[in-house]
Amino acid sequence: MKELSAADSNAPDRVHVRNRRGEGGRLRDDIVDAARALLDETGDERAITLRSVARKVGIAAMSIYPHFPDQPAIMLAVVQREFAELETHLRAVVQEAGDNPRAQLLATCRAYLAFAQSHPERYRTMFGGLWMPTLGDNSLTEEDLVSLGSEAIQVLVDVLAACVAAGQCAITDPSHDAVVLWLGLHGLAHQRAVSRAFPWPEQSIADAMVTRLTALSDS
Amino acid sequence: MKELSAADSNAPDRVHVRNRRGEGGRLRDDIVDAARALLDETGDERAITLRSVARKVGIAAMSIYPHFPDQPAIMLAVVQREFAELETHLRAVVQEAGDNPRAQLLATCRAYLAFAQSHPERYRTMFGGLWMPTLGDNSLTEEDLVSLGSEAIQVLVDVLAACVAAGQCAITDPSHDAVVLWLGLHGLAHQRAVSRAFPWPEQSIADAMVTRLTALSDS
DNA sequence: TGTACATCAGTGAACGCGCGTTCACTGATGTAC
DNA sequence: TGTACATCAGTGAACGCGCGTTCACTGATGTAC
Repeated sequence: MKELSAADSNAPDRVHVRNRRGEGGRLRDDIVDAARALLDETGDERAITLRSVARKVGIAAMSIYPHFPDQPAIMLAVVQREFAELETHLRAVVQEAGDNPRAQLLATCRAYLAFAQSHPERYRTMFGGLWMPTLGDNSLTEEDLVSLGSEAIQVLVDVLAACVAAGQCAITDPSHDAVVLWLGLHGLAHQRAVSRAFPWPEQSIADAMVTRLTALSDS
Repeated sequence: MKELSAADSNAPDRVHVRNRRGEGGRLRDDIVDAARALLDETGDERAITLRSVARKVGIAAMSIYPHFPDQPAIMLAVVQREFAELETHLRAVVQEAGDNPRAQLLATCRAYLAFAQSHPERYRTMFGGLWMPTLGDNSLTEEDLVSLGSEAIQVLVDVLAACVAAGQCAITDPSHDAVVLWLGLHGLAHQRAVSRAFPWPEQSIADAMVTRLTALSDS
């Protein structure tokens, strides 16, 4: 009779094949994959629980513990990976944009905004900060958080510095003004990621933001 | 024996005195007060549950239902009130700033940032959007959300238009550029509200943001 | 080459918790007569 | 003026759920001899 009752909420989404001896560490990556997939599907970081992740991977909830001490530790791993991918992506975009610093800067800003727009739930989680509670009742440390995203912002600093060196924008302190620029991009990216109900004069907003904050010349 | 056991998790924080006949509606305001107090204390909108709010008010959980259909409805009420207070505050700041549009604009921007900094958890909740889930498994409607905050932004539009009229900033379309300005302020305000771990060249960032985005003249 | 065994990778049932929500109710109070 | 009663404001116990976490475990596999 038991198997006739409605969907068992503990039933796994798939079956996990036990890793070979010495390769138990692979499960860690599977867990992070599953957590990110849950985020993409539900759009809600609260859907990422130890049990939901375990179901998604196809393992027992208990099997998470050898790899992560608690849920925020999983979230940290997801977010760290996402920031690393963002940086890699931005660096690639800079490469593809050719030798002109002006073109590199515009391409980087557009790629940043496009990243946020194509994965709003990831963007929200990376910068929303709700997954890091009071910092004490969980395994996260101050150090885990301070450096999050700093490499990704460094891309902007580098590109803006190149623009200044080429005399293409009227800015004197690239590392200061890269932060201002990033904050502007972030405001736009975040608002887009959070709301579908905002009255957007779409592309012109992004362009205005970039040219004003970089004091970019016309060509 | 029962009363010797550790803190009953259903024990109310205070006692609620029953409202007079015909004044049952007062409880609605008490519920919103309690929800906001919980947000301020815990810094986490997830701490606002039907039961936690009921405990805070000093009523039975059941007594919420005549006033709110579900938890997101309470959140909406909290956020709506907060936006109304923000607008009132900003309008007052404009009044106090005197007749000079330039001074009014700077004062408004500073007041906006100060609001976010003094109530980071409220700011995060107003703009974080995590309390509004998939919009269908709860009582919220599209209409509830679209207009949220538009009056507050209108303050910026008005002040910026006055600046343009006075020839104090090099901008042609105030209602377009007020959105750009707001997005920049929002990026800064939000990042401050989310993180205490960001390397801030503090005041100069805010000033740079405002002057660049408004193309404000020097005096 | 064969075999004992330590280790590794992961399990399964059970616990107590706070949650949203149900059901049937209580007791004070204003009003109609 | 007195009193019956409808209504209003709010209750209290109970339910099933998914959660994090505990405890004691299983069974395959590589390695030492």
